[in-house]
Amino acid sequence: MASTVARSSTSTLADQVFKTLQAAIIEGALKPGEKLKEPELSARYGVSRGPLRDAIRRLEARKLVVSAPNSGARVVSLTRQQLLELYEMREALEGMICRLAASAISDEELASLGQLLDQHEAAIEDSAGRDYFRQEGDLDFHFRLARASGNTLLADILCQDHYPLLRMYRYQFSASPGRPERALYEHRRILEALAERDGDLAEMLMRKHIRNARRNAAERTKDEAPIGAMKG
Amino acid sequence: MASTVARSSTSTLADQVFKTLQAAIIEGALKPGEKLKEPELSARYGVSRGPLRDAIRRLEARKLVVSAPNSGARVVSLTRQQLLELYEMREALEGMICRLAASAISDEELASLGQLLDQHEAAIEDSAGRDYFRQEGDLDFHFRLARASGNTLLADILCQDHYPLLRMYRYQFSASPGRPERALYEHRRILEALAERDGDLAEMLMRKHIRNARRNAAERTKDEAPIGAMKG
DNA sequence: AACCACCAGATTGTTGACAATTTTTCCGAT
DNA sequence: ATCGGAAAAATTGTCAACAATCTGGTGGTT
Repeated sequence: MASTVARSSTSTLADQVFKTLQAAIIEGALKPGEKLKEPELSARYGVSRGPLRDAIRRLEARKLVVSAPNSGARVVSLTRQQLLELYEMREALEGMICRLAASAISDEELASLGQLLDQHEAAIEDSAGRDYFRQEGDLDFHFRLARASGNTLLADILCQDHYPLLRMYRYQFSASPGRPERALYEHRRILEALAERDGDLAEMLMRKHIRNARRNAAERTKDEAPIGAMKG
Repeated sequence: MASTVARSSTSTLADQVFKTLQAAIIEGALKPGEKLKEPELSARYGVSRGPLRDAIRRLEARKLVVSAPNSGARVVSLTRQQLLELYEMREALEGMICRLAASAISDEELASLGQLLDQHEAAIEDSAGRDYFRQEGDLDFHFRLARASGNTLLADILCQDHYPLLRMYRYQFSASPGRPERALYEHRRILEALAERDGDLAEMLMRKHIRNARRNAAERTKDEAPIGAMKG
């Protein structure tokens, strides 16, 4: 352990610590509710507290960390309610992204997305324990749609500010049986609407897709109130 | 000048500098594209560079500042294109907020919002140079709707992360002739839909309202490419 | 005159020490 | 035994100095 981060000239130390910590949080090495102690972390990564605090502030911007004055930072721990709210936000933003993408997406990107879905289909039939790949692949589809919408502000908000949070919670739940197949089908329908340049339909289908995902998440978290580890 | 910030026990120095800088940016004391020089600012506010850098990172999270490694931070300067993208984002998020608010808002808050719109009507008839109040008042309506939606994540994203950016650009443009009256009318229609608990209609009306505001902004910025001051 | 290398000044990135606050521990009182 | 409070430890907030990087200008070369 103690993977001391070396300073590379193209990037800043704070930036590297940020990326390292973000990965640790998403992959669950740092658990929801866990306290981020500055002395411990700065020792672990071989960095002084300055860049470390900088990194923590950036994690806060991506909502992976919440911090209170004089009491430090903790890995975010969404309640069930907040997790469902996240889906409502996605429904709004990604619906709009689909509407815009219907006009803005290029024929090349449409074809490329079709290939991506073919890969997903193969991965699903292959199944076994490839669960991880399928989940990341699903996000890939949404990610690339955001980029194709032509609205860089929307794309940034989703891809940089909020998808990391979603990925973090995806790591904790494996897919429901039958959900990947269903999602793939819905993705294909969305892509069809985009190919027909039908913005109304594309938005409608994406919103329905995300409502389905939300319902799925609601089912899978029916009992537990706080999703991850307890805080404090 | 040199409004030295004193440390209060309830809040941190970085927090106070953040608030001061945010206000300075929104009100135009720091202009779009202007460089934030750490030595100068830390001297001006009587704070060392540590808390100052902290404050700058928080401004970055609210998209009021953009910074590149080794080259410092600048006040954000949206292009016309990016300003219009901001409206597309608002259309998505605030549409969803209206849909949710139709179910979640209380009768008391509905009545209170009605009074707010009465005040706006009075302010408009009063007119004269009260332009500033009307603009902030308009945001008040949207702000309170966000809180009333019951989705705290959506409300936070709008009120904390993105409204400051919008307020900054509002300071630069006074309202178009006739636009406040039109906006008030649209607000009343939205409130009616909420009172009828009609989520579909409320969303539709809000989206149309923001599309109108977007068109208005597009008209008023037809010539100039970068909105504020040039950068560098 | 235009272009490149180099040097000086300014600015950002990083560090370790110090101050203030919070949390924990331990002790005594009820 | 439990509760409250004071001392001690740990953690966060702040600072000033040092190192690395960028910026702008100077001078020399072709």
